[in-house]
Formats: sequence, C-alpha cells, structure tokens
Amino acid sequence: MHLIIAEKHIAAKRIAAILAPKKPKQVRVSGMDTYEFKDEDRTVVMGLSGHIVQLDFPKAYNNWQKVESKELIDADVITTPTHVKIVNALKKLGKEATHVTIATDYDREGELIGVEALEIIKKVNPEVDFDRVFYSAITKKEIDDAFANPAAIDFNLADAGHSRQVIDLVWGASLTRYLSISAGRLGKLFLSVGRVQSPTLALIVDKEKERQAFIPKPYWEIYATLRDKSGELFNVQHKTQKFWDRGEAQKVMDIIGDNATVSSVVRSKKKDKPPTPFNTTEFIGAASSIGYSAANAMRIAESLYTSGFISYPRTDNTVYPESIDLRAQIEVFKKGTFKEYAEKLLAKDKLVPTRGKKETTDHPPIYPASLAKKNELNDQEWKLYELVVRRFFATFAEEAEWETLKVRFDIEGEEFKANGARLLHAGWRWYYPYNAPQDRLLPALEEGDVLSIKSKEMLDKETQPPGRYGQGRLIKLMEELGLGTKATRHDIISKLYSRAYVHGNPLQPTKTAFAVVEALEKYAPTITKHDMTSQLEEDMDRIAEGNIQEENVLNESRKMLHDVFAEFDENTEKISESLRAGLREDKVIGICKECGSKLMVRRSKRGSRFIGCDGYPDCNFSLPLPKSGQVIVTDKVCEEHGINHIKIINPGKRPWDLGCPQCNFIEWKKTQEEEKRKQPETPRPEKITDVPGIGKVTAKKLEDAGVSTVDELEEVNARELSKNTGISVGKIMKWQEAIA
DNA sequence: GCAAGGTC
Repeated sequence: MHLIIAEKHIAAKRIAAILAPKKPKQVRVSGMDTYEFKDEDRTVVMGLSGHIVQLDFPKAYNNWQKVESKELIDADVITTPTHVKIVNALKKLGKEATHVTIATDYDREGELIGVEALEIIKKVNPEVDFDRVFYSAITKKEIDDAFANPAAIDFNLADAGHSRQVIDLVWGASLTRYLSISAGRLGKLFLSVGRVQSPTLALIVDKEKERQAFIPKPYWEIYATLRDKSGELFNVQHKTQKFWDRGEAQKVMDIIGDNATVSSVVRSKKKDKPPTPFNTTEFIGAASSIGYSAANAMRIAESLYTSGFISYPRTDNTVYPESIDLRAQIEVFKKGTFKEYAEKLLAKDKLVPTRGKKETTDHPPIYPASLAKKNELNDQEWKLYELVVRRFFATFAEEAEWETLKVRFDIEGEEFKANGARLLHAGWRWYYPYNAPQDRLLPALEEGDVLSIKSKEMLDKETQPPGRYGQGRLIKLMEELGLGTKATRHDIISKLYSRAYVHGNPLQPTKTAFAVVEALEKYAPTITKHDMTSQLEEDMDRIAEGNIQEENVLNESRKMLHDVFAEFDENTEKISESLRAGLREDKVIGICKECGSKLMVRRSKRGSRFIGCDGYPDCNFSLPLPKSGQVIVTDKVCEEHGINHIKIINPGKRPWDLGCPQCNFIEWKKTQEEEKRKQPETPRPEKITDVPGIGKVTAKKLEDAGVSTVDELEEVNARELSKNTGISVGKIMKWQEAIA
C-alpha cells in the first residue's frame, strides 16, 4: 500500500481528489478521515494536524520548587505525542504501507513535521521505503508534477527545525522558571520568557521608554484664510511650517495685511502603484487598519479558509505562483456582489498582477477561493472576505492617477502655500477603497490673482512623542526583524496580553514588563534581542546545508545558557528585589485621599482581593475588586477621585474596562439601592442570623470574634473582622450593605 | 504551571 502523508486534513483530501482516477473513498482509520483510491497500487492519503508530537522534559522535572531551573539546561528532552488519534492512525496505516510519501508543506517546519510522522511509522515498520514531494499550491498541475518527480527527504533541514525546538524549550523553560521563582510569581501568574516573546516585549518597553524620555518642544503654525473671486474660502499656511521661535512667528503674524497675491501655480501628476498580493503580515496589517485585532483577524481568516472561501491564510508569499489560473479565479466573481469589478478586470486583454518582495514556496498569497454570498457570512467575516476579494482585484488593476496643485502666495513679502490633490483616475483604488486619501480641492487660481484675506491664525502646538505600536505595525516590525513566523506572530502578541505584560491597543507595557525586560537585559541579554533569532537562523542554515551537526549547535547554545545562569547565581538577590519592586508598582492605583499613603491592590489573609490603603491600620479606606481575573492598572486617571482606572483580564475573554474603581463602587452601590427600592421593603434584620448569607455556623464564628448583634456587625471594621474570622472582606461588606 | 511551531 502507498501511504501519502499531508500536513493537514484538507490538503490530504484535495491531493487525493487530484491524484485519484475516480472519486476517492473516504475511510475512517482510528477516528481519522483518510482517502483511499486504486492507482497502480492501493493508495491512502491521510492528513496530520501540523506537529503531532511535542518536545518536553521528563516528568521528574515538572516540580518547580524541587528542580532548580538551571538543571533544565542539560535535562533530557523527550518527544511526546500531542495528537494521539493521529499517531494511532499513522501506526495502523504505517504498518501496512510498503511505500510512504511525505507531502507536507514546502518549508522547514513541514520537513520536520514529515520526519516526525516518518519516525512514528518506522517504529512499527522499520524497513519501509519513503520519499518526499514538494508543491507550492494544491492545484492539479503542481500536484501532478510533484508526484511525477518525487525527491528525497531532507533530513538535515528537519534537524535544523529540531534544533530550534530544543533551543526554544531549554531557554524558554529554564528562564521562565527562574524569573517566576525569583519574583515569587508562581501558579497562573508566572513570568514567561522566550526567544520570540521577550525581544517583542523589549520593543514595546523600549518604545515606552522613548515616550517617557521625550520632551515636547513648542512650535507655532501660521495660517491665513483667503477668499477667492467666487467667495469660496480656503486655508494657506506659511512656508515655514513650524516656527520654533514665538517672536519670529509673531513678526510674521503682524505684517499679514488684507491681500494675498498668487505668485505661482504648479500643476503636476502623481501616480500611485497598486498594492501587492496579501501574505499573512500584509493581511493582518490591512485588517488591523479597519479595526480587527491581529488574533481576531487570523481566527476569522481561519474560518473563511476552512469554509473554502479564501486560500490558506498562513503564508509568507507575495507572488502568485504560475500554477494558479488567475483569470479563472476572477471569473468566479462574474456573479454576485463583486460582478461589476470582476467584469471590468476581465475586459482587459492581459492580466498582469503586481508582485511583492517575498517569493516563497510555502503557499500562494491569500486570495479568494470561491464566491460567498453576503448572507452566508456574519458581518465580521464578510468584511474580511471583502477585503481579500478587493485586494485580489486591486493587484491586477492600473495605477491611480492624481493631479496635484502647488500654489504659492505672497503676503507682504512672506511666502504662503497651499497644496491640492484631485483623483483623476481611480485605477486600483476603485477596487480597493480602504484608507484612501481625500481629495484636497483648491479653487481655480492663476498667477497674479489677488485675493482678500478674511482672517489669520497662529496656532500653539508642541511636538508629540513617538506613538506606541499598534498590532499591525508590531507584526510588520516582527517580520522585519525575523521574530516569529506567519502563523505565530499574532499568538505571541496575544501571549503578552494574557501574561499581563501589555494592555490596550496600541500596546502599552505594564511595570511588570519593564521589570522583566530590565532584569533580562542586564543578566540574560541574549534572550531580549532579535539577534538571537538571526543567529539561530544562521545556525539552522548551516545544519540544513550539512556544514555543522545539530549536536554542535545545541552544545554551543547550552554553554551560553550556562553562562547566563552563572550571572544569575552571582546576582540572585538583586534580581529578585528589582523584579519584586516592579511587580509592586503595578499594584499601586493612586494616593489615598484620606491619609496620603498609597492605595494598592491587596489580598486579605483568606485570599480575597480588594483595594486597600498602605496606611492601614491607621487608615481603613478600602474598595472592593472583582473576585477573579488579573487586575491591570492603566495610566488613565479618574478626574474625580484621582486614582487610576483599572482593567480586569480573564483568560479567553475580552478585557473588562472597569474604569475608576471608586466610581465603579459608587455606581454599584447605586444600582444595589435601586434594586432594593424595587423590591418590597425588607425590614432591618433583628437577629444576626436574619442577615442573608449568615447561618448558624457563621454566626458562631462572628460571635467568637465579638460580633453578636446586628448593630455590632454594622459598626465593625470589615477588614479587621475579616482578619479575625477569615471571612472575606467582600462578604462582610455585603452583609453590612444588607443591614443598612 | 514553563517555548515556539504547526493546525482547528
């Protein structure tokens, strides 16, 4: 039997459909759908799900407290299955196979994924014969060609990928553990470190530092509003766009009189090239500019892809491969919403698409694979589908053409100017109307015209700090620096959010992020730089070319990591202190109005959270907090209460902007009162057990703490009582609410 | 409970 292994189920299904003389038979093997047909031999095509095994340390290393972080450096690295069903199917089919063809994706990880599968088969069928096919798109032409010319598996390339896995695991796991333990952040709140996430976080922190160090510089702008013959008003600006000296600006202001003379009019044409085909990064960038987060854009793209509406969304390629019949692909849209656009393109004799800078073998650029109707998709899906369709069309369209107008004016010897632009020929912008620049129209003017000045204005401005990274921009920067891959960059960013290293979009780092990056930069600089990835890429290339053994690269890397831990060992206390200081800063939400101490996120003995005053026990000011989720203190300050707004993040959920915790509490109390008013008047409880939520057992506890009447419960300090009884502050406050 | 890389 001939067994063909593809990287994913859908690829297996499509490859089978192309190779089979008749419709292939769908057969369940160990719970997996496989595709069987008779060619020269019985042939079975099955799909994996990317990597089906994972590297890890043996179980004995799992205990963070007992195993020292640095022991992970030289620990065994074992391979464990992550997709048991697929592994079982592989074994079952592998045993029967006489010949195996690896047909995974045409890139380094694909080679490794193929070898992982082969190794599983070899365990049950050591003598099996195997080869490898390469294709860049699943079209009949490419698949037929690939299978007519099978090649050998590139084991060196797979080794290169394997070395990356080992290095990522060993560095990431050991440093994550070390930092988390050093900072006392165990459990869900651990501090993660990794080859890709840490340099990315460092970029964000560096940008924030730049912003903090930025000193705004004042400058002035001068405008005059002119009236043309027909009475139309328009603005002109002094040719010195930024006056750094107020006096100079004022001098110009003072001499502006009643008239302006047109001193020159220059008309010219400007062309605007159509965009290049979408790869993942470009797609996320475009989606991001119309309001999608990177992770959301990819999630939706994935569902459009699995429904067959767009091609594979994870690709580096920006050049359509020749094997795709592009005209046929446009013809798909002769019906439906995009009819007029498709027809206009199809009217061209020749369809020449643009080409991006990156041409790779992995997959084609993202293009619309089939026609979708608006009611088949939800709103979010439709907008992204439309984006892909329009982008695809735009890559075949002509340049856009603008007429630009530069007009200069003389006002009492000072030069002023106005620029206009008008779209003459929309070209590709008709197909792809996103972020189109607006026309800036100027009245018809000729040299020598004299216009009256209606008003003049001097604007006070100041230079702005560099902006924070938005997700789209960050992903582009990561790509430029070689950080992460098309399939992982958005995940890495999501990870930074879920670790509470960043919040908001554009991304803003927390103090914890500052502390982590600073500690790493000082003692483990390698992991904070994108150079680590470039170095790794070089090493992987050498492994792939057969110029060095994987073992040598790993030894070298482990040696470097030992040096890092030697640094750690010499500075254990310093690192721990500076990390803890940073973590503490993230808990400060402002200054207590009652006593001037810090208001902080605190934890009661019983583990419940609240906002308490650092001046406790002298000051009892406190505010409640939600039970679960990480509290993030933002830089926004409440105008009324002078404390910072907070956000609550829960894994897998949207962050909850709680706002000012004091306003929130006041609001909450108000709704509580309203609720109470709506409900029939509940009499004030007489006995303590009449208070909702207090039973006999609790009443006994309260009595032991000296609270036995309703009045006493109402008067008692909630935090004090919580300390003595172990009952949460929140609960006690609720009872007190119920009494009052 | 640790990474990054696939895929769903």
